Parts: sequence; C-alpha cells; structure tokens
Amino acid sequence: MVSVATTQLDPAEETEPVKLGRRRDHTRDPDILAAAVDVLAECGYEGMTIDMVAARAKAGKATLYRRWPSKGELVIDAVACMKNGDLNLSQLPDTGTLRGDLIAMIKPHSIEDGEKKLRVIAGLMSLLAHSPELAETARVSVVEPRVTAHRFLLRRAVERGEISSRCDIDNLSTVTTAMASMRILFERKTIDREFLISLIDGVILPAVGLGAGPAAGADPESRAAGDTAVTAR
Amino acid sequence: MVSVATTQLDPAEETEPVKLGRRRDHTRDPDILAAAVDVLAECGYEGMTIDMVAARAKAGKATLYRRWPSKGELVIDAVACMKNGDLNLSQLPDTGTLRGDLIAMIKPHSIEDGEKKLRVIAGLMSLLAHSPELAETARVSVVEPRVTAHRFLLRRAVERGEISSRCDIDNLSTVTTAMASMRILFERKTIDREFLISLIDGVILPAVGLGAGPAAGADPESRAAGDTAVTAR
DNA sequence: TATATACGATACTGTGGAGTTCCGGATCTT
DNA sequence: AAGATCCGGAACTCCACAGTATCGTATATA
Repeated sequence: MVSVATTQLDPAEETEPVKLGRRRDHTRDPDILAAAVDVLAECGYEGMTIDMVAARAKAGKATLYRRWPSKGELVIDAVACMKNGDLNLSQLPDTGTLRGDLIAMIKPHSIEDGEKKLRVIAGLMSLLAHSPELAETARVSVVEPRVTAHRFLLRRAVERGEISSRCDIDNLSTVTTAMASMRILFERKTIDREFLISLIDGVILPAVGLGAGPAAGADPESRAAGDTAVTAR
Repeated sequence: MVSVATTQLDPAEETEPVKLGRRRDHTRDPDILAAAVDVLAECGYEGMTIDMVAARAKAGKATLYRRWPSKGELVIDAVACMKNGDLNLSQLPDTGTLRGDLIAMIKPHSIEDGEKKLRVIAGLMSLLAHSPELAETARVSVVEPRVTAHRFLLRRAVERGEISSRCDIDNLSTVTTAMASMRILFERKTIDREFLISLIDGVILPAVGLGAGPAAGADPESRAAGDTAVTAR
C-alpha cells in the first residue's frame, strides 16, 4: 500500500514542505489501477508487464514508477481497489423470505464482477502462499464481501424465525462462493443464473430445513412463482 | 504428455529401429516428476526452475531436457502423475450409513495429500486459463477423484433408501472439495478433521434430510457414537 | 514570464532463467 | 574389447522484463 498523500501542507513535516511546478495528477490513479486489474485478469501476475499496464492506461512507464516503487506494490494497490464492488453496504434485498433474498442477490453485473475478480485472484494465486499481505488483501476484496452478505441474509432469516438458529451459518454462507470459485477456477465454466438457483434449491435451502418436501431440491421450476417476481434485473 | 516408449521393437516403425549403447533409465522418471511436483508445490510454476527440479532429483539439467522438450511439458506430466492418490478404486468405505461413510473418508493421509495437490494447482492457476489441456489434467488429477468418491457414496445412500433420490447429488458431491479448496487457497488455513465433520453435519447431511432434528447441524459431539467407531486410522 | 515539476515516449542497463552445448565417466549392445 | 549412447555437471547463449535515465513537452506556482 503506497501512501498517496497529495498536497501535504502539514508544517510539522519533513524539511521539504512546499512543492513547486506541476502537480502530480492523482485523478489518473484509478485508471492506472483499473488497467492493472484488467491486465492481471488476462495475463496473471507473471504474464503482466509494466509496459502492458502503462500502454493500457495510456501512461508512461516512468509515471507508474513515480507513483509505485515496484510492480508488487502496484499489484497490491490494484487488488485492494477491487474491493468496491456492488454489494458494499447492507442495502441488500429484503423480500421477507430467505429464498427471495438469495434469488434477489443474483444479478448479471454481480456475476460478471465476481468472475473477473476470481480471474485476477487466479492470476496471482502462486504469490498468495508467500505473501500473507497480498493474500489477505485478496480475501478481503473478493471472497469476504460475498460471504458476509450471505451470512447477513441467513442471520436475518434466523431472527425472522424462518430457519433454526442451530443452522451452520458460517459454513452455509461460504458455500455459494466456494462452489462458484471451484466452477470458474477448476471447471472453467461460467456462472449463470441456473447454477446459482440450483445451489439455493439443492443445497442451501434443504440444509436449513426449507426444502420443498423433506430433502428435495430437484424441479426448481415448480416454485418459479416467488422467483421472477423478485429478480427484475 | 511425452511418449514414454522405451525399447520400441515395432519393425514397421521409422528408419531407426534398433538403439545401441546405454539405454535411458526410465526408472528415474517418477523421481524426477515427484521432484517437479515438490518444487511446484513450494514455488509455483513461475518460481520453479529446471535447475531446482534437477537438483532435487539429483539429476542433470540436460537429462531433463533429453526426456521432456520443455518446462511446460514436464509440468503437464508432473501434474498428470499426481492422479494416483489413495482413493483411486472404489474400495471406498461401506459402513451402512451415509454419515459413517463420509466420516470414514476422513484420513490424515488423504488430507495431507489433498493439501499438497491444491498447493500445486494454486501454483499454476494462472496457466490454467490459457492452457485447457493443463486445466483438464489438473481437474482430473485433483478434484475429479474426490467429487466422484462423494457422488458414489451419495448414490449408494439413495439406492439404500437412506436419502431421497431427489437430492441434488451433483452439487452436494462437490461441496466438500469446494469448501476445502476455498479454505486452503483463500483463507490459508489447513484442513482438519473438525472442519470436515462440521461440513458433514452442518451442510451435507442436513441438505439430504438427515439432520439430527429438522435443520440441525450444531453440537457435533452429540453423535460421536457412530464417529470414533469407524475412523480408526 | 521564469522556474520547477510531471508528463509520455524511448532508449538503456542488469538480471534471471529457459534452453543448448560440451565434457569426462559410466553402462549398455555386439 | 569397441563403439554407441546415457549420465551428471558446468559453461554457455539468448531473451524477456524490471527498473532507470534522458528528452522534449505540458502545466503548475511565484
């Protein structure tokens, strides 16, 4: 993480207080980091070169090195800036039923966003083992928000009395993200609405005792009523 | 994949039928591949050098290049040779109950083996996106055997009448592997017996309608009876 | 306007690793 | 025994990329 102090007028600071001449244009930092994320998603950490990032950001290579001391630091900042996805605040859906909430979380943009982030993580997976800092940054940016969202919905279902408090909320709130990661990273398939609904109806809901019959899960069309009503967009 | 034809006496073959002099010692191939797997698990694909592998296998660098045309081909063979784990044949446990079977699958050696394989996969994750061949080899070597084993146990439970045929066997047989992968790759924790049992009792069994009460899963100690009896070793 | 700095572009340096070549010694076939 | 081939080891070439330096230009402060 690089300290992005801009104009820094603190008088009690180092011996170089005031800067003359042209100022560094920090409004371009997000573009550079976004370019880095793009290249990371396509090429991985080792395949990514500083020239690629500079070219995609329409910036000079030297400019990047003026702002980040090394490729590694740039990548850490790039991964950290992925955190701001779509489900940041708890303005999560509240449909009154757990199934309605889970279905309402399925949004094309969120899927696309998640797939890209997973591709980025895949590209620097080999670094995670040797860089705990990067590993934690990646976890916080990619998996933690999704797991937290699911945990929130499950806890609300408990408070609502819809499901038992004895449910294994910690594990269940991780299932969807884990299964989606597996599908993208290992099976090289994409995530679609049908797959996510099969997880909800075949794993999550049966596991909390909300299966259609006892231990059901097949025939998801039979309950499409509460589905399409909620999932506009 | 390199063709490991050794003595090749087929008379209808190319114009160079018989080899004179010292023969290539193919009994050392497994050692070299095992060394490659070790280095891969520790350093990842980009961090692995041919010299590392040669040194660990106590072989010469030139020897490796006599047998594999490139680093990439060596890695593909190394990943493929990981397939022979412990649960290869269907000599899986048969305890009479699904829970007993799942618990009996928890063996320290299997866990250790799985963790190492996942570390290998993590190290070449960035290649999987651009090399479908390697991706498929990795999937077949690491995830497919475990998912297949779970699917086998679940189907047997269906045939036994223990669980409903409407269970989502495809998804449920993937859950444990997906959750374990997530835990190792993202959370950097290790897999232990307690975690796997929490998956069985908190996710799998409730999802197939075998929860203690409806939608239970906590308090795994309350059913330790069928547990320790089965899991010797 | 004068000065100082940031900018994009390009050329340059240094390094690490893939792949090759050569060597003396060992091992096989005939 | 003799020739052919393999072995481990080490030196070598080649190249891609991280990081630096330079230059002409653009834009800020004073």
